[in-house]
Amino acid sequence: MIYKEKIEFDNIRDFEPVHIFECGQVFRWVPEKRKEGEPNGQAGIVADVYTGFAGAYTARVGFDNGRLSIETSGGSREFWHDYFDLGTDYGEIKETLVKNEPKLKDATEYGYGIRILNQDLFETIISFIISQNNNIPRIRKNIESLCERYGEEIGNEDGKTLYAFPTPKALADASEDDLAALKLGYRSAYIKESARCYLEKGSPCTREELLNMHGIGPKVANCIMLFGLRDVEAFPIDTWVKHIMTDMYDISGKDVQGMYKTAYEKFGKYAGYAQQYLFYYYRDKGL
DNA sequence: CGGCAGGCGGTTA
DNA sequence: TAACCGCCTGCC
Repeated sequence: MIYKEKIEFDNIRDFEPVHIFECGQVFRWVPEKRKEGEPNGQAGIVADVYTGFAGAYTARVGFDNGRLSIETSGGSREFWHDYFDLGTDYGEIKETLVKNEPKLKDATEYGYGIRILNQDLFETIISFIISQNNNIPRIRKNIESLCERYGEEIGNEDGKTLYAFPTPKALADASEDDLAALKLGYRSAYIKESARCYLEKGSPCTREELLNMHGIGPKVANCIMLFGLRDVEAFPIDTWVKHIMTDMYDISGKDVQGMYKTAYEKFGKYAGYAQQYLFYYYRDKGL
């Protein structure tokens, strides 16, 4: 049993595992499979229990009636409090967003339990480099291949070996051929070079430093700012968000600058949260 | 077969 | 500096 510790938090509001783990911010959490005969949630996803990874730890996370229960291989209470952003009042965020832009009402109600996780920076960098021009099932698959090939073993559970996310050194030292074998496509060169840059120059902390890394452009940089550096003003514009901004504000799909401008006018300092509520709502609804 | 998936780097005008 | 274009891969 790898989940040897149990940490619980009570009276947690604005928390829903499906929303948190399926809103596109993170790729290594999966819904726990139900036994035959038990009902599933929407899209076959069990609403209450997920297993996955945070930093060097693996965990099984459940939520019921305000109680967040984390069975984990390790990590302090503070670590998990920070990871799930429990110190932030999402009720206030949603209220403020809707007050300033009533069009966000449906999206914030639909994804009411979204929280922006406090993820490891290096993992976020590599994960979003992989995400470019890619789809979610393959992004997940690519990341798991990378972990199996280059990550440290964490332990075993249910007959499966579990692996941590690779260290910067492990990826910087990876050979081109080995990376190519993982079917990462042209992203493998970006991964290797970014890992090397991370090792040599230290962890990036500004948008400019991120953009200087090979394979990181405006969209990926904004994702890293939002999910890895906790800059909740960052507003990543991907193909979905382009469609959404066109739909909501009649902005041309080519006018990305106009989209940034409108986002900051309408969503202000909470632009990053707004992006997550909108993305989750529209992707599930299919516009 | 072309088109697309949570784009980016490089080249061109 | 804006507009194209090719790109690994997999799935439709």
